[in-house]
Amino acid sequence: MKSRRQSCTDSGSESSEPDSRTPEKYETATRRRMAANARERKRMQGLNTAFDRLRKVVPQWGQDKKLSKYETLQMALSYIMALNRILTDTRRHNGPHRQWLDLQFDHVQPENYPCLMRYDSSAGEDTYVPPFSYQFDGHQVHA
DNA sequence: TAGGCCATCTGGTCCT
DNA sequence: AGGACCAGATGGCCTA
Repeated sequence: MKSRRQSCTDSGSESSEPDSRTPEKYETATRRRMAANARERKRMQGLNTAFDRLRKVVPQWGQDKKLSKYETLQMALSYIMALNRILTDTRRHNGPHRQWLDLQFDHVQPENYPCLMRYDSSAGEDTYVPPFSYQFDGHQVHA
């Protein structure tokens, strides 16, 4: 693990201004700060693990350089929208795989994914309303 | 060398 | 009170 910066609390060095607290209180505060720093490091490591897992399932053009966090999120968004469009388009047409797709859809009910799916009842029960539009690579995309 | 990306620290806020 | 989460600040590493 890289240690980018040594904090006053982690290094144990003194602050420039004198501390009026008692040594006991100062020690308690220092211990709490160090514990909070450790928790924050662990939390960010968990977040980075999640980003790595996301990178593995998201398309990556060119394996030379790994996607940044921002790029990973944008790519995941585009990927989900693209897959969603494929599913909805295929559903709309009676293709040879329609029956198979319907079976798969039985496991993907909108009520299970309220954050991703939104249907406008006023526009008909099957009308998918994009929850948002977004930009990627400078292009405005309406999902 | 400048700019992008990242890890870490830190203080504030909210929640249990 | 203490933990989780967040955003700002800071500084290191890497690449064009």
